[in-house]
Amino acid sequence: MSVKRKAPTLNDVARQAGVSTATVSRCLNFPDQVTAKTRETVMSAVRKLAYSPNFGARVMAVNRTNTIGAIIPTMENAIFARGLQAFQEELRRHGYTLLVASSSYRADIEEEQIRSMVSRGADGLLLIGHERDPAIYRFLETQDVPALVAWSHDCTKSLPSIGFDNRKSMRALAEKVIEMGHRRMAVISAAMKTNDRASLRVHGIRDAMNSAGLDPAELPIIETTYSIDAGAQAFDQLLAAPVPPTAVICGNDVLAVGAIKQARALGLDVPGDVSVTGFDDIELATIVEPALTTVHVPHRDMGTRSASMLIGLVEKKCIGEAIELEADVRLRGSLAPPRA
Amino acid sequence: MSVKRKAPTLNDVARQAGVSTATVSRCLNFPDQVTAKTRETVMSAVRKLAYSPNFGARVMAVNRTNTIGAIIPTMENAIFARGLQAFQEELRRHGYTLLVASSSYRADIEEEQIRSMVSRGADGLLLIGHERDPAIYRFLETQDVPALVAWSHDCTKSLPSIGFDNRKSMRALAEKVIEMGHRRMAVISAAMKTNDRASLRVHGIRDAMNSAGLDPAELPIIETTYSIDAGAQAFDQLLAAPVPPTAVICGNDVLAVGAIKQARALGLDVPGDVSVTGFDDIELATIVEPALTTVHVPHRDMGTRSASMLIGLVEKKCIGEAIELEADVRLRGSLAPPRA
DNA sequence: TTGTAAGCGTTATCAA
DNA sequence: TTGATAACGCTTACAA
Repeated sequence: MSVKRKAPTLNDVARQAGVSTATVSRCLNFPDQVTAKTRETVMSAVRKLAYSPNFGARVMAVNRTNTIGAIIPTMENAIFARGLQAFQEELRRHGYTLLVASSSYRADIEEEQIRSMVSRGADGLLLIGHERDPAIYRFLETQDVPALVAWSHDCTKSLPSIGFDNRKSMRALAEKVIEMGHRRMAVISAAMKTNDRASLRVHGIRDAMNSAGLDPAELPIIETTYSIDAGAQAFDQLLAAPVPPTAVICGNDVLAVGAIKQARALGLDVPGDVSVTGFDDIELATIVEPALTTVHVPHRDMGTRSASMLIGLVEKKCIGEAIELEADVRLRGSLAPPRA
Repeated sequence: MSVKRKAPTLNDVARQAGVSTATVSRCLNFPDQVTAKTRETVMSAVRKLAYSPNFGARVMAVNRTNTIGAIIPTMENAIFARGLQAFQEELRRHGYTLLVASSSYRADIEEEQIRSMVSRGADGLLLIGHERDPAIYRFLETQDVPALVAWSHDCTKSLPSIGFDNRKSMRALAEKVIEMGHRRMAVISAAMKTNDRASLRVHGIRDAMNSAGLDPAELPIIETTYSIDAGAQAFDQLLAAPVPPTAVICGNDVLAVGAIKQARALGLDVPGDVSVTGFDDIELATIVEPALTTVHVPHRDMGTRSASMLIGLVEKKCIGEAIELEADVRLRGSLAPPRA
């Protein structure tokens, strides 16, 4: 029987206060356009009725929500947490509210969520990575909702973005690995079809191999989901090869931690028996033993600057550009030269 | 200067398709109330214009959003991540969308976000912990927006809730610690004033001390923020005491990991020189060396059941009750008897 | 099956 | 300073 008791409206407040709805509205939005006396009457009516404005109605009237939507692939691990936190803080400073949705790395869910956010009147959108159906970009275009891509820098794409060059950074890391003397490497990556960060990182590894005279075709790659367990399982599989790798390069820290965990379970010493590297430099990286050699991503900086830029786009105060941040290699205990 | 190009409306679609807005609306919401032919015309117009319904307008018309809001204290660490993921999955299964906001453990921000979510038409709200200004509960009451409290069970509160008894669980853990022979314990907790989970957990420790004939007044407690660094710092401080504790009980796993990290830095052996315990049993707990003795919280179960119950409340298909889940102690390497 | 038109709760323009 | 009133874009009786 769903007896939805109606919440008080502007009208109720107006009646209660003996003024017009216009006055109440002004009182709420531009308090100084109203006499102190009326203001008091109105405010006490507001309190008495516990009035709360209807967002939908306001949006319809002003066509502006002061809301930014962010759609991230996952909340389950910390990959995006710190950056998002900084993003939110900066938005708040500018009077914007952040709404977050997570797509579980699924393109269909992400698309649904993009539409949902737009439909809900998000003034702008933060998206992760460039890879998605072009139709969705056209959609955003038509809806005139600016979107900013983060966590990835790619100057060939037209969308404004702020991130680092996944390929270049991973290449730098792979070069270190090779420099140390490793020749038999293997990779644990996220699915590369749908995740441009993942595929760019693998490309970076191949780049490094090429310029070191190694054959990228011989690089074993396991694609899996981003989870510690998945990383552990993949590691197990790689090490079971007839000629196991001396270094396992992981697509991110979560996978790398899984790899280290599994190494421990197999009684292997890291980095004595096998080196392991990650990507992201999340908190986990320095907690695990040995600490992870990884690529440090400027999470907070990226979050803060994404917020400023997106706000600029929303308020048409700046044009979208592709900004590249530096992501540098952090050498830690998990990487060492292979045993002679 | 801010030339906000208008997004296409139902009207535009109707005109494009040569039908009335009512028909378009029906076509979108009840496709089978419309001839196949009209449906096609309309749909192609929809596609052509890249039409996306205006959520605010729809909400105003039907007074229902199929949206659930969740306000969590933090996204920075994994405490709520897994539970929230399960929560979201269950909501999706029932056709609801989840919107998340994070309050950074600040009551004022949380209140702002509650109002914002309500204002945006959230059909129901998921909140963490019972402790907040009673006014906000009255507000939710007036607005007729059901709220469910999770991560905490307290049958003295009237609000529907689904969680575990923080006090009882922590008491069980503290009893284990005492059983092992520890007499000099210390606590690292989150701020207890504003966080009922934190204060209940400390109460649990005191309960255990009382029934073991120890004086709770002698228990050193450091209150700090939930972060690894904060945990490390607090640990440092505790161990600097003239008579340092043999066991440090932490309010959650994140603090405990910080403690272990700092122990390592101080050259102390865990659990040889000092035992450390956590609470939550997040992934981190089994990654750190030694693995954390902690209280296992049924994250996913809690998330899933919260979703069902909240949907039930929203659809007035069930009444709110306070459900208690079990959170049990997991003994791992970080806890051992004190040195003789 | 389709169209007409009222109403949802705001804001903003214009008069008073 | 205040009050009428017309939008805003959608759903849904009710009529055709």
